Amino acid sequence: MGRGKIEIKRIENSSNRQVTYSKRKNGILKKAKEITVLCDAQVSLIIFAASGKMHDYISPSSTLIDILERYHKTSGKRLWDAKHENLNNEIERLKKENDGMQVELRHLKGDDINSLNYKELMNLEDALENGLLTIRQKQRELYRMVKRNGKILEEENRELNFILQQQQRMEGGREMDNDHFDESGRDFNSQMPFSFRVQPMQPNLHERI
Amino acid sequence: MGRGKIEIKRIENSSNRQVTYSKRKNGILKKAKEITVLCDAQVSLIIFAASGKMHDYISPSSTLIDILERYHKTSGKRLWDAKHENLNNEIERLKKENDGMQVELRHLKGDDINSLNYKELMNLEDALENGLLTIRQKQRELYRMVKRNGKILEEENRELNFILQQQQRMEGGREMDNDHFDESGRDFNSQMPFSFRVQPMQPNLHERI
DNA sequence: AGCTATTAATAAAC
DNA sequence: TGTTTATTAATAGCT
Repeated sequence: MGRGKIEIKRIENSSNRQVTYSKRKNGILKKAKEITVLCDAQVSLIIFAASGKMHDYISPSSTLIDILERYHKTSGKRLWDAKHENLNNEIERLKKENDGMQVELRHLKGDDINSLNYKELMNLEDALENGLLTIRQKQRELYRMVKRNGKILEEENRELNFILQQQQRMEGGREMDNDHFDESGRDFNSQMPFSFRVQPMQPNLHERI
Repeated sequence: MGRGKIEIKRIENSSNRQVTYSKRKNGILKKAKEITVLCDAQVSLIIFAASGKMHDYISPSSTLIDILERYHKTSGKRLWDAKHENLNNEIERLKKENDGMQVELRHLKGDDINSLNYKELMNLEDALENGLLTIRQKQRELYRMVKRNGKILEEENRELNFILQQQQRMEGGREMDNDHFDESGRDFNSQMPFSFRVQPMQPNLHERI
């Protein structure tokens, strides 16, 4: 029904396909409305374009849920039962996983260990010792970082004091403009050994102390 | 599109209505199939006649459940009942609980502790030390039980040897019947101090060693 | 159920 | 995306 007959097979030309989709989608929606009115029918029509866009029509005398309920009763086909079962299975799985971890956690904290045999106790001990080792190592590492940070701050302080002294000395002698001040700062840096220069603080270190 | 134009309003003549329903229903189903093939669309079409008879078409590349799922996501409209939602909430809750415990477990085992601050590391250390203490205490307890069990077995052995010796001595003198043997056993028990009598072994102890 | 006059839908072109 | 138009497809009323 157009300028030419077309075969019912996928339209290869993408833009033609899109145009045809749009027209026919409107056509079907119209037909669905018409049969609803003309014949007291109840229609649920959901169309997804390949693009993902959705269009739907549900007869106004009803709701999609009602129609699906009737569909369920009439066809006997399971709709949400299957989904339902899946959800229940998922819950069971998660609960088991939960219980297992809970037991493991309690064991690691020394609770509920009466039922464990000697070998299991030894394994637990090993795990705990390992954890302790790693954590104490991390603590030492953090401590070193804190200490280093302290040193850096100390040096920074010393430098700032030095600059301040110089500035005060100069201000005592004559009025100073910004250019002179900046140069004196540069001079200071170039005179100091590298390790004494102001270093950027360890980023984010403050969050972890 | 027929011998005469018709208004789009309920067809009052019942048999006409039924005929029209049948014809248009076929028409819509055909259109649904066509748009599916022509345009890569996904269609779910469910039609109920006033009589209750149902007809449906679902694009073969999909299932009704899939389409409803997409409908749910796209439109945001709730299809699943409250129960369904409760299940989903339960799953979310369990997943969160799971994740939390998983993190805690990993921390206790010394994994993924880079993000922890000093206080958290100290707490972890305390927990691990506590666990270790409790577990080592339990190990000592078990060891003591094993040792005590050994002692009991030793004593049991001694008693049995004693009985055996008595029996052999009697057999060396004369033929003996069961009554005499039983009496001699009782005699032995009544002569021994209470703590030396055969005690039942620690129940289930063997399973825990 | 078929038939067919007629209307409705739509493919191609703009 | 919207309109137009030639053509095909759907179908209302009849048998």
